[in-house]
Amino acid sequence: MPESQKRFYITTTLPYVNAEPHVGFAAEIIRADIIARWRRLNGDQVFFNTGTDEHGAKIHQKARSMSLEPQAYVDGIYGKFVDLLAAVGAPLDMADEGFKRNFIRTTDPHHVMAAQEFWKTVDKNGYIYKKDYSIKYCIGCELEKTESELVNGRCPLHPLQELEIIHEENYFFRFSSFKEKLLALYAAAPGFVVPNARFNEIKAFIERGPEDFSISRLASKMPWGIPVPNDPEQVMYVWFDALVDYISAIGWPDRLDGFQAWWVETGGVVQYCGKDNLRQQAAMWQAMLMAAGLPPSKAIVVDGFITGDGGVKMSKSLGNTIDPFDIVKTYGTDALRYYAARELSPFEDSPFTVERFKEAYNASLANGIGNLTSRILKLTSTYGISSALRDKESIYSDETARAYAESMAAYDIRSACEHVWARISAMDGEIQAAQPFKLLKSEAASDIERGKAVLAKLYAELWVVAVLLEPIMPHTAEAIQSLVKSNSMPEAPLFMRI
RNA sequence: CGCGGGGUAGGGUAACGGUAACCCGUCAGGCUCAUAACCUGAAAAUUGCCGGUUCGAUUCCGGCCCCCGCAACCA
Repeated sequence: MPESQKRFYITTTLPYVNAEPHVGFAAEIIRADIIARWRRLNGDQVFFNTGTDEHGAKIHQKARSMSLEPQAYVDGIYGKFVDLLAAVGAPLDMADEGFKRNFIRTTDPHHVMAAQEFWKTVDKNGYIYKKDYSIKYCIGCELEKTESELVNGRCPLHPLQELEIIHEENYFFRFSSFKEKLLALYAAAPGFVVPNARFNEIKAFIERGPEDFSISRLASKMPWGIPVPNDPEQVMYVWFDALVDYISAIGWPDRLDGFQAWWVETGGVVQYCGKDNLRQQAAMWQAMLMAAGLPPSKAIVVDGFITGDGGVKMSKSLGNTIDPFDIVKTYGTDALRYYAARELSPFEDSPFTVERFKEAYNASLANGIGNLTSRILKLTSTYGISSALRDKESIYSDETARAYAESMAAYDIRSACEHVWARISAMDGEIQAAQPFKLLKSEAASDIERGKAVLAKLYAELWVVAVLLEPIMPHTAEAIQSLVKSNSMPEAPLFMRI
């Protein structure tokens, strides 16, 4: 059922710009955009946020390896992420007044100011403290050693040498203070983390007892971060800065009307994130909000990774990566959106190969919706058959639409697609079973009437399908809707077989 | 014994205490409105391995094996 006019705020995780945008991020934008468009279709005002995470050690290293200043490096690459938005059908310049898109860079002056203000607020509330932090240093290597590099607590290259302990000071966040409050938040908000397995995981993690974590780095070692207020020797740890983007994007702390409208009144943001940063989004960030005296997010939707064939990790060295721009260039935006929506699991790891992509494209787009559109509209346009089309607002009285809406509400985009394609398949079956193409050529008036009735029904159903397709494949949905309205067959196939 | 998730026909996925479903592929029919598309049917799975609970387990419990993520390196 359409809900009454209200606001909806959704965001992706900001991708880290140490490499070109990859297909995993494309999938995440598409998912968030589908949910956003679905809410828009229901009449909500929508704010869609995404952007780029531009600070931290990896960026610093990457820039240095290219002999660039970090700022010059990020200035050079962030535009590719903006381009990706347009390529996957989530462009920044939407004509729709009720659908705002925002692209935030964590190097934007407003965001930098917001992160510092956030720090000061959390500090003022007593949740930040400075602590001695010990680092293991191998004299043989003349390098710092991380726990994961050590073997039996020793440097594998110099196992006879004792590791030296170096002390440095970092700021820490009192994460441990929020155990009970986080558990209370989880208990009070069923469905706060989707899917449920991830919710259980984070609950168990917090029950074991969260530990304070470091939120700054020595500027002398890693200067590429937002300066810690009143301490020129330290910069913020990149996560502390980046997470604040969800509120700085809507105006916190200086444009509080925006924050009020999109965060307080909506009940917070719906955040998409990968399974690798469940903790940051569902626990650390929530604790940070509490520490700043702000309300929590509305929901965290956790998705899986895109893998190569056989579930192996995608990597340049294996040569199994997929460039989202290439896919769009060759097959079109809607085809990529279709694959992300129906062929990828909304929550688990899923494979993406060109072969699979082509199979899915032919089966469901060319032979499925594309062919069905042609065969129905050929008959209705030739014989001048049509019927009343449902208002988009009342589309949810349709059975398929109701099931679809239920799936969307649970962020189960694939399941929503399944309902639509089950309908498409059923319609193909109806044509075969009733054979209206034969009835219309009959001598008997009753046959002709029956043929017309069947087609009038299919015509109306095609409209319903085209409306349900709007969030998933906006261009295709529009194309079919306009063909249905003018009752004309597509001049060229909607999806050419490949 | 760190924590969590996953392991289902050739490939990819779904379901979930009671005849294991879907897509691609394969094989055999049918139809001709449509993009050589569409429809029907068939073959194909002892649901990772071992044990337990149960009238009955893919589904619950225990152990083991393998894969993925996390475990304040980095994000």
